[in-house]
Amino acid sequence: MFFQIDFSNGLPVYQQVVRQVKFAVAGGALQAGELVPSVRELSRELAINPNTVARAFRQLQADGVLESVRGMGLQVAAGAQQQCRDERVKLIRQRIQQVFVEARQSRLAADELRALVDGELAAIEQLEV
Amino acid sequence: MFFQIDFSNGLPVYQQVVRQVKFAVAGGALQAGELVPSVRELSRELAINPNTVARAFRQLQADGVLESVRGMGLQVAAGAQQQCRDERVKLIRQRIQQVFVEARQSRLAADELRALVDGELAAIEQLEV
Amino acid sequence: MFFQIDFSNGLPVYQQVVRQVKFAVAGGALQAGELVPSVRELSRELAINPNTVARAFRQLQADGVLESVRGMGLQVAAGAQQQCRDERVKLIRQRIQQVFVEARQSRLAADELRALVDGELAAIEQLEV
Amino acid sequence: MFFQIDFSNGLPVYQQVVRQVKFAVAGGALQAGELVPSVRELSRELAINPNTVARAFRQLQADGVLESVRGMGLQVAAGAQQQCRDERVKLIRQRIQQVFVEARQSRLAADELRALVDGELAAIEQLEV
DNA sequence: GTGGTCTAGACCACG
DNA sequence: GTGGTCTAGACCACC
Repeated sequence: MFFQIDFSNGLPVYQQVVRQVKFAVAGGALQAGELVPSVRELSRELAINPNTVARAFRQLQADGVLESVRGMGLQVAAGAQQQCRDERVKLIRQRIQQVFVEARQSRLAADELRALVDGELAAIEQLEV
Repeated sequence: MFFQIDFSNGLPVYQQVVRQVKFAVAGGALQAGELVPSVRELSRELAINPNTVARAFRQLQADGVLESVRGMGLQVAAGAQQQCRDERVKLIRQRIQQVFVEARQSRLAADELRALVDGELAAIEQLEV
Repeated sequence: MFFQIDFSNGLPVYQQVVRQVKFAVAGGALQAGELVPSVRELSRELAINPNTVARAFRQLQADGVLESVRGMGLQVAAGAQQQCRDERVKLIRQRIQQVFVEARQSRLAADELRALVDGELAAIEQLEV
Repeated sequence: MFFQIDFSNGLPVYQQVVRQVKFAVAGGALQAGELVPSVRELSRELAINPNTVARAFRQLQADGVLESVRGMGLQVAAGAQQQCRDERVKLIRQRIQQVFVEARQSRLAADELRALVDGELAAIEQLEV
């Protein structure tokens, strides 16, 4: 797998796993019906405890992204790709709204905010090129 | 005081207090040399635990925004206003960067992101008018 | 064969096979002395692991429904039909008891329960017509 | 608390806790806004591992029955009572349907089934008196 | 081999 | 005191 865990980041490890699986599904790296790596395998690969991976997978099942196949493992649910895409956009929109509201609460002027955003947007786009 | 605590918001209460004090200083609502309300008074007013207020004030002292005056309480430090203004911009820039990096990690296309941002920016600006 | 496996149903696959064989015997679809399909044939037909079918057949032998015939395979035991009929009624009675006890534990009122049961009983009878 | 765990019952312990909390909320034994016993307290009382209780509470939060109050504990969410009542009826109806469908699949005659159900219903009602 | 459950004990942030 | 996270190791049923 191509996941990566950032332990210094405050975000709980199991949530990082959840997010990265969802992103992989949204991006098509994990196709519907495909078996995801086993709990033990992924835990070995990421050097984290199997229980932590299991918890992430449990969450993903509750979210309808994965489904269990008895004795075989966990597979990506049908329709999960569209769901993950929608969720991704929704999540990012929320985060953006949150920041903007915060900026407004701090009485940052609208043009200052716009300048900040444009600068960072340009920066991130250059990275992608 | 004019602070307001949002318990349903995941943000720790003491950090909400810290932020709001800093914003008040940045915006000039709290002037350098001015005494802030006592721990007990503020805790009563916001209906939160005195320990929580004390913790926020401890943080504000560590950040150099407040300083203790023997027998009087805590006052806004000299030069705190400029510091809070800088911090505010820096904080918001960080948050924006964070969101953009996250969006990039989720492989959201650059133009999709820009569209999202522009939409939300317009929305927040309309609110301000 | 006319069996059907439901993977999304929590019930273990091998138990589904056991149950369906017993129902077939009870209903007369499988007569005493008749040879059941081989493990390999049935596993191919149901698209399940041969080990799973073998386990189901082992269970059915232990229950006295099937018996092995050297070099021939497995046949339905004499007297299995009556046994399967009795077992069927007993099993369903158990399930009903279980549901009712659960309903009682949840403090559902007796008349509410009776109304629920009558409604569903009417529904299932209409389906059969 | 008045909960009771049955270890010999195949049902996972954490699910038993979830169910009993929901039943308590549905029945009004736990009112909205009320704090439920702490993880440690309940785990001591039921003689089970705190993690197991925590897992049940996590599930109850995901189901919208409990909500966390920072540093204080977990309280019953507003509107949880109605939700738990609906869920209870829906759950039992599902179970009843399941049994009836199973009975039909086993080709049990409709009048045999009705006789079975009436007998067990009478039995359970006598217990309640 | 697979996931699922449970225990035990540790550390953290928060009020 | 509270819940939340993580680790470690055990046992189970199922395929």
